[in-house]
Amino acid sequence: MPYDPSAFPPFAVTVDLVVLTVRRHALCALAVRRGEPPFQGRWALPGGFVRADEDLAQAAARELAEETGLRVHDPAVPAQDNGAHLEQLATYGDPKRDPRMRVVSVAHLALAPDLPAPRAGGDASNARWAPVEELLQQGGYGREGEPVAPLAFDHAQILSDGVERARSKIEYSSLATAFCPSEFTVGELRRVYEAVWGVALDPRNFHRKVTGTPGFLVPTGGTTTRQGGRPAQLFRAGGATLLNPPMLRPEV
Amino acid sequence: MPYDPSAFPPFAVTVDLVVLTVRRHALCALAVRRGEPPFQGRWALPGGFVRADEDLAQAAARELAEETGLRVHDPAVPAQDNGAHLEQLATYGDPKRDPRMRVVSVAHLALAPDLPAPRAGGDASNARWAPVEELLQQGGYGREGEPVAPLAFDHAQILSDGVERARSKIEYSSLATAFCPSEFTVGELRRVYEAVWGVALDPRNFHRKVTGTPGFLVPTGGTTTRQGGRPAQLFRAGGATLLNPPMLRPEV
DNA sequence: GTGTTTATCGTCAGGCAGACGACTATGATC
DNA sequence: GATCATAGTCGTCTGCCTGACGATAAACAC
Repeated sequence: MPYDPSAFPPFAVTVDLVVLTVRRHALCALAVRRGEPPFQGRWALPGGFVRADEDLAQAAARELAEETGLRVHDPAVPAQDNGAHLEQLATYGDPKRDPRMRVVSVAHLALAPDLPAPRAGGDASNARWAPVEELLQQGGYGREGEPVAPLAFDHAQILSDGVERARSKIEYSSLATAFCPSEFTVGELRRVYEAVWGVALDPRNFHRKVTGTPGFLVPTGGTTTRQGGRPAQLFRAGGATLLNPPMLRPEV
Repeated sequence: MPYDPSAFPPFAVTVDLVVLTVRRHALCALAVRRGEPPFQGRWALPGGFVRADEDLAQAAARELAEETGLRVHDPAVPAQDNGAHLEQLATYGDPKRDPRMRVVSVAHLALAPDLPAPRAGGDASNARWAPVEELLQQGGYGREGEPVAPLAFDHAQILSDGVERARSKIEYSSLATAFCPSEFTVGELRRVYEAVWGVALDPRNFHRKVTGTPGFLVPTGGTTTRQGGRPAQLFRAGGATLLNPPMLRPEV
């Protein structure tokens, strides 16, 4: 297959972001409202074109910073505070996924602690955190009974894949701490698991599991009562990234 | 960000394939020799440009068929024989990964049973199955002491990622059966695990695990002595795709 | 037949998870 | 200040699964 610049069609390459966080006991994703066709007025995942001199991960980190102000947590700087976790998710390239032209989108997954408020180019009304179930119920009705339009493009599929990735990945890695502030309690971490998986976990067994896994949590020495009840020990994420044996997601 | 066709740079999009199989107790990958610059004469992963009207998965399946004659196993046809497993692996888009131009490669991972011989456009000398350790030892020496050049482009990274995906995925899925012919024995399946992980497994515990997992293996009723020794029961892959609890990869 | 090879069944101890009881230390309420 | 509600933490018990390994079975080679 000799090299011939005219032998391949040109593509536009974008990055789309599935930015997840846990707010009020629910797994939420960042959505932005589209200002122009196609799908004008509909909600979509944040994203944009990859620039000519940019790596894919760089482009994703740039989009994430533009939309949320978050910086990406650098694994080389373990003590860094409040950095988001960012990883490549999958690539979507159906020829008809964008009616304008051939666009290949490299989707990324970002996990962030609960944030004050989203900003989409400074316009807060065009960006919001929405529970993923709400974004994924295609053409249904929202919590206030208002009709809900499905996400633009194939973003429902991308979001669904991202949520599934997050759900499975917190089983065998310490990634759930990416949803927590830099210092957190065992109970707060448990509520993250409960929100992401949509299940209730036994607080005693959960406590035994996470405190008994070496390298998962390191106590900071402090305590807090911000959740009410007896003061809880504060922890920071330990260096371990893999959980072995994994945290088991309950059946059903 | 209004739509402006001149606002984004054009990319070439390719698919590259990590095709793995198990031959003579070793995990092997398909490599093709490059016939033109850059990296002329060096070994590389098979791949090619995505066509204008083609989905990414279609392009990967087409390349796989061109290089190996393999058809992709369709999950909708469970009884299909000898189909390869194909899944998207990751996307590589470093601006400098191809010196000619900006190329984004959507790598795919294919798992295939042992095949007669590769064919690269009909030229067998330009395609081969090579043990992955041999392909990954950058700039070392092969089994016969001949110098080994590293793979072209970033293909060593892609191959490494694909091997790691395969190694981890057979832990918690029934994907190892994709390396086996349509009917196989427990011992043959065990040798697949041993080759992919590079470890020795206890035959008795392995037998107990795989035969005790519902839906993993379905006995066909037949037996074979093709491995020597006592006749072994023949099995077919069952419908189950997820192994729970997973098959544990031994430490170290 | 004897030895070799591979397959298959059993046994036993240790580790881990689920279920759940008990106790502790706060703030809220009366 | 006593009581209650809330959350956190420590233990216990039982059952399941795994790793280690003994024992038997059924073929082939000589």
